Amino acid sequence: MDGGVTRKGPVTSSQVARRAGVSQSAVSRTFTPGASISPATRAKVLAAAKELGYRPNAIARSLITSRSRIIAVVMAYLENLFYPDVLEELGRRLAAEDYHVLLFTGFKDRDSDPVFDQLMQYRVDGIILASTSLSSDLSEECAAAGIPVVLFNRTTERDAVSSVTSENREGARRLADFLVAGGHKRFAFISGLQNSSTNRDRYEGFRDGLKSHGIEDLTVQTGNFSRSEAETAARTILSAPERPDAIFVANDHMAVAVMDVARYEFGLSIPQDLSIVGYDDVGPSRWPSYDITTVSQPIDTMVDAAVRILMDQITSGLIEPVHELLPGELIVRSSARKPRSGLETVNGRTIYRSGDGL
Amino acid sequence: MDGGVTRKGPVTSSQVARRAGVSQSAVSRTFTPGASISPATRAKVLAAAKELGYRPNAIARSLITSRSRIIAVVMAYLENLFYPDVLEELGRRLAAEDYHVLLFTGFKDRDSDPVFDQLMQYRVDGIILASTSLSSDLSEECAAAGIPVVLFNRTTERDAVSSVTSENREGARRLADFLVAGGHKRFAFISGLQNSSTNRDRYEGFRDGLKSHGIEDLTVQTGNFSRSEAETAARTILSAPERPDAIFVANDHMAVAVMDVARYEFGLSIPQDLSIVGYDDVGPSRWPSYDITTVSQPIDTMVDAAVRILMDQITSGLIEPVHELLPGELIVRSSARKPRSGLETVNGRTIYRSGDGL
DNA sequence: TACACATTTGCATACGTATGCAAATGTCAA
DNA sequence: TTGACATTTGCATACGTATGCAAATGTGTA
Repeated sequence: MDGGVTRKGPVTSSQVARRAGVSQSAVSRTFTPGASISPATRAKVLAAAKELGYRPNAIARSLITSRSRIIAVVMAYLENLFYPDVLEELGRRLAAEDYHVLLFTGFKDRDSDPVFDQLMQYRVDGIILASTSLSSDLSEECAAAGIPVVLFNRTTERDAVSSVTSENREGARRLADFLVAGGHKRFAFISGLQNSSTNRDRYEGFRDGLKSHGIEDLTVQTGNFSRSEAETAARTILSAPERPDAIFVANDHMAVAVMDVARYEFGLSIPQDLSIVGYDDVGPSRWPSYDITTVSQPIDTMVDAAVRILMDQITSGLIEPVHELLPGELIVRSSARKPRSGLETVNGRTIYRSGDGL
Repeated sequence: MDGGVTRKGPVTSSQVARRAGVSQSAVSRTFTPGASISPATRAKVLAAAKELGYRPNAIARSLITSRSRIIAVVMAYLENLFYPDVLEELGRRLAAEDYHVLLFTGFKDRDSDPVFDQLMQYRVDGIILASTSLSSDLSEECAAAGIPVVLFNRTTERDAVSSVTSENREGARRLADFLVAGGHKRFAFISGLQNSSTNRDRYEGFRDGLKSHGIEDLTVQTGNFSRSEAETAARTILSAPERPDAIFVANDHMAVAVMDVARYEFGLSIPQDLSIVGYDDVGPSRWPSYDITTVSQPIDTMVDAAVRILMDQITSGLIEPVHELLPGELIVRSSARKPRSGLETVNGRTIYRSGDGL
């Protein structure tokens, strides 16, 4: 049934070579783009390869070229839909470059050391770190090992390693402008992880934005980017005697939870009794039940930048940290009272650009 | 600064050997569990390894052992939160077994052929197929290549390849019982992908369940497991002159969209005007805004089973298809009118078990 | 001390591919 | 037909590790 071929594991290039009556080198060259091979032998090899069902062994190839064509993607958790979205786009973009994704997920952020070990063992060609709270040692360690690293949606103080983020500070400042213009008086902020740069930027941008309108008071509670902690934070804030009339939640993932608490536990109407704004423009913020006013992060562009940075560093061999900072838009929906002016409609979306110079 | 060590790529076992004053074999044995090595030399090697920052090269090891310790996970899209949840759990379980995840995502289901090529090239030790509509050839092809394959949340007619699913037919039948017991009269079904076994089972279970109560009428529209198509389907169904009073949506991902359409486009109250039930018990179904009555899929148990099947087949070397069929629970929430009796509370959740024998 | 035996060690080789180098073949003009 | 040159081919080797085998060392008994 097998045509007499003794089935023992996958077919090797030598077997194909014998079948085609050429050398193993010829087979290798057939599958190496740009190698020196004549059309005639190439055809012979391809025929034999097809006949035997040959596929080059990527492992063996990696050993020789010291290029695995594998990119490690580290995402501690996928609960926030933002990350699956990123992951999917990463899969697409990297596949287009003929790279593959080795995914590290489902672990607590603190035990990242074993993760680092695995990364190194597989000799990945590059690393994308999209976990918010990874010990920043990890990134430095990788960089020190000479592997290109890109922090995704996160930066680090020491700029030894590249990063791709969106203009969180500017976006948050614009949200402050928007809320103030909408006539809000009492503000609260539900924060993400304290030690994440993203959270810090969003907080400071919002705080500074309010300040520039002469507003110093800002109630802050911690949500740690987690749904349940955000719920707790919301309960605390909404139980206070002087309840705020606007809450900025550090990301949409938490904002959804906060809206549910406000509506179903406190019986509040949004945005009549309370305005809520978020960040990311992730799936559920577009659903009619939430319809959240938020700042979008340009996932496609960000992924694009991250992949490009990696490819550049891999091919050039020199690792010079790049910091890409991409713009987002304030998308106006119905979870917050709107200002009378300043709204524009672009591509069917209503957006808000603060009166910068005003 | 480097202590005179010429930095040229990662450290090899030979370098460690020289440093420790032993043979390369000794180094290898130090890092091979169960190998014959004395505590003394082992210590010497470990010291030298630490000093040089040595990590075994998994690529080279794979070449020799013909075990990559990599499992390919194929998930065409991650829009439905069910899949990220599965992915995260898979990451956890496989890491515990010292395996890693090579993720294939972000591609249209039809062009799975290149995916297959990549799989083969990396000599993955096993494959988990969680894409609903992959050409079933793919699985067969992998199986033919002697690589253990597990279909996740999906089966195939020809049982050449293993699968892990939950009792979709039984769950859907129970939903029918539940809705009938709740006094509903006119039923609709919004289906997933026509050619997926999961969709077929849920449809047939629901249909048969209704039949056993003497109900033959069932309006069917196609949603293809996509949010936007589900919206369209919902519009069609809800615009009909004789609007149904109960809709079973083939998964929660679509059910959420259907609820939004019903409420915000048709102004219906749920469950007063219309009952909606779904399947999967995925994140948003637990959110207060939706609070969907649904059948849970036991993700942890399913992942567990899938990993166990792969590990068994990898270690034993013989690939005998296994079909694991795990039970779910009908979780009663507020998106559908409830029957007067038959509800139980277990671990704080209200569940419904149809009067089987009655 | 001498012996039998168990444990540890190093040598040599294999895994499947890529690639520098020299030999072989093809191409073209004189 | 010959020579100069470009293209193609095969040989041999290297990548970094694991492992069978034989040599070397350690352990215990008589």
